[in-house]
Amino acid sequence: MPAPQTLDRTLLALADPTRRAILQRLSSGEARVTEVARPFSMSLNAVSKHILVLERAKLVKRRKVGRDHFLSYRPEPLDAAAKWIADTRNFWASRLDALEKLLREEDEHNK
Amino acid sequence: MPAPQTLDRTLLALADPTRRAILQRLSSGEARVTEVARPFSMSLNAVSKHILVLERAKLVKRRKVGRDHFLSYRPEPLDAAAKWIADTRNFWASRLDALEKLLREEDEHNK
DNA sequence: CTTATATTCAACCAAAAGGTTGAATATATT
DNA sequence: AATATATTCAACCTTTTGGTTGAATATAAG
Repeated sequence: MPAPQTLDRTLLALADPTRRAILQRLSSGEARVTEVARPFSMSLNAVSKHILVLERAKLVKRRKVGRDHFLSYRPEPLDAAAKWIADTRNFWASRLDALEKLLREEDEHNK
Repeated sequence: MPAPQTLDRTLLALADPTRRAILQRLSSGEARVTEVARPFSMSLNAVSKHILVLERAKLVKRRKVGRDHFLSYRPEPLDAAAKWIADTRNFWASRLDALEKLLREEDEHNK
């Protein structure tokens, strides 16, 4: 089971457009810090900090090769986030599904 | 099309455990501000502020009846969030799907 | 060995977040 | 009319966030 603050860290990491852009960049393949930073108009240091936030959320992993740090995308934490959203979004839908299932079973039973 | 900061507002609103709890409370039905605030150990004012954040993100709607403000849950913004996550999460999967589809079509054509 | 490149660390700053308390407003109740 | 309840507004405070610049560190290349 994930620590209780895991979902917090994940959603917080996603709640910033720069970090979402970084994640999407990395979702199509590994890249070094400088490469990741290039498209942004902010300083390298600022991007470095964003990467740290993504690492803390375990959405990004770092592999050091000499002076280069290769960053890669880790989708796992998104699952918990997606699950929370799905669970909350479909509250009534799932209640209705359950009711429907119950009625169907009843129906089956009375056939 | 939603404004560009919509996803930001949505994810930011979700990136707080108090606000997620409020949303889940409301996902099972309308409630007044005081009712929503009751379970929390913080002041009513603090909860009132959290509700404002949820309203700005259009995750909560307010209906005033006399001095009572009834709050209700609006799932729509979650769709965009879920979509972003799914799109990012399934980057490679969807690329493979697209490839598969292409091959299937080609196959169909050559039959 | 010297220099260039990749990256972080540290100090600083402004703005935003999340909380508090106290007062104001609006509506109900007696 | 007086009082109680539901809620926000306003001012304030502390911590976090997102950015800056300048120096430090580690590795690569001439």
